[in-house]
Amino acid sequence: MTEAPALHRGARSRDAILDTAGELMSLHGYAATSISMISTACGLPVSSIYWHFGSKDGIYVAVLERARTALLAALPPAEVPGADVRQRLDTFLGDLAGALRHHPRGVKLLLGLGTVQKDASAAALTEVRRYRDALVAWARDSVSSVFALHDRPEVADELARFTLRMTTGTAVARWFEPDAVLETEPLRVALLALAAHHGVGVRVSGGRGAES
Amino acid sequence: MTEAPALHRGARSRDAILDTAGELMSLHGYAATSISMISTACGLPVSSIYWHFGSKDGIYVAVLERARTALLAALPPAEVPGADVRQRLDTFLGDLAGALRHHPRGVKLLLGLGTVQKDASAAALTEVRRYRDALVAWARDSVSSVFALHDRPEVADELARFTLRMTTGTAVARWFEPDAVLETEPLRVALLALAAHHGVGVRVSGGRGAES
DNA sequence: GTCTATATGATGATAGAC
DNA sequence: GTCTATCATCATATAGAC
Repeated sequence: MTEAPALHRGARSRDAILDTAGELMSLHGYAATSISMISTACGLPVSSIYWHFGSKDGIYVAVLERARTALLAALPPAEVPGADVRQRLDTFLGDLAGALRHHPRGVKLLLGLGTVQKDASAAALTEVRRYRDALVAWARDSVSSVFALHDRPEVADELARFTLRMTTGTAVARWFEPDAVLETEPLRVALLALAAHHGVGVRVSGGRGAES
Repeated sequence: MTEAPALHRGARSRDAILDTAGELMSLHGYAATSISMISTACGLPVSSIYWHFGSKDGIYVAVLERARTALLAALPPAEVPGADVRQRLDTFLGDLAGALRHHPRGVKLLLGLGTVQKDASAAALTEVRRYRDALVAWARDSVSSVFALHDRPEVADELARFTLRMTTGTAVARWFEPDAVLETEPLRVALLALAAHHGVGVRVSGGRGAES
């Protein structure tokens, strides 16, 4: 058991460090998470952590990168399946709520670490932004697919921003009331109304037209 | 000039410390803001800071308390004036956007410090929660006034949650894109649609009925 | 109330044996 | 790759003159 090949030992240790570092940092924030906290929490000595990541900043970047790839892998494809708008919208919102529910750390990492402007360096800021941009792009593509907005990019942008901000707000609400969830029902109503407001037809059964 | 009465000197120093502490903490977060940073930024020695607030936690609580009262004073009264729903809604959203625009620190303090679960102690957590509760109550009362929902508290709660989460999401978006604003237009459309969805009539001119 | 000076501990980071 | 031992620095917090 303890005689596992060294190569595997290294990879497993790296993963263990990232696991506990991600958990602690998403809980306490970057600055409040010390290397020794990570060390005692994951059992590996401080110097091993430094051997793997070089610096605290390096841990942070690695944690973010991993959270990003994990969340993006968990998100449903941007090409939302479904016959009509309402069907696709339900699928999209359900998947979004599910991702938020099952990956609370991912979002909280972005949020709790968004305050990192002093400690973290260029590489970390780049990684934070990359994470954020990936989410924005995914939301835009998904919304565009749901409402068939390929020829109305500005409408897709607005709906995506709207959705993403509501999701972010919910993630924040969650650290005050841990059982808060993304309320898909109001969001569904709102998005349909917004689409209609921009003249994007929905009319599947007794649908009402646009406003202006 | 330097001979101002000692009593005034003390109060002014207290304010100066709170000013810079609030700014630094909203920028870097609680943990990343050190006493010496505050000291050099506001010119007063470390021991003066301790004389006024006793501990770092004490500074934090005072900063939060001050941000709360400042924000609540800046928020418009919960009894929104206006003849009809649309008029009141416009007033409400305009005021909300204005408060968010002019008091970015207030919200960011709540957010950037929401990660404070390890360092800050009971008093600080209480103050954070008090801050948050005040915002929630204000939003609920305002929305209730706008849509005349005094007999539909659960609808008022939902609309208030919706509004507040969108506002929070926007505040977060702001530390990625500093020029992000609360988009009142989509929010207006969404809230009207949500109200209608719950059977709350708006119909002022060509209004459409509820969905179900 | 404000200052200088300082105690005590924790932090990020490294050296070097194995 | 992992360990023990250690350094220099910075943190919070205090003492005591003025």
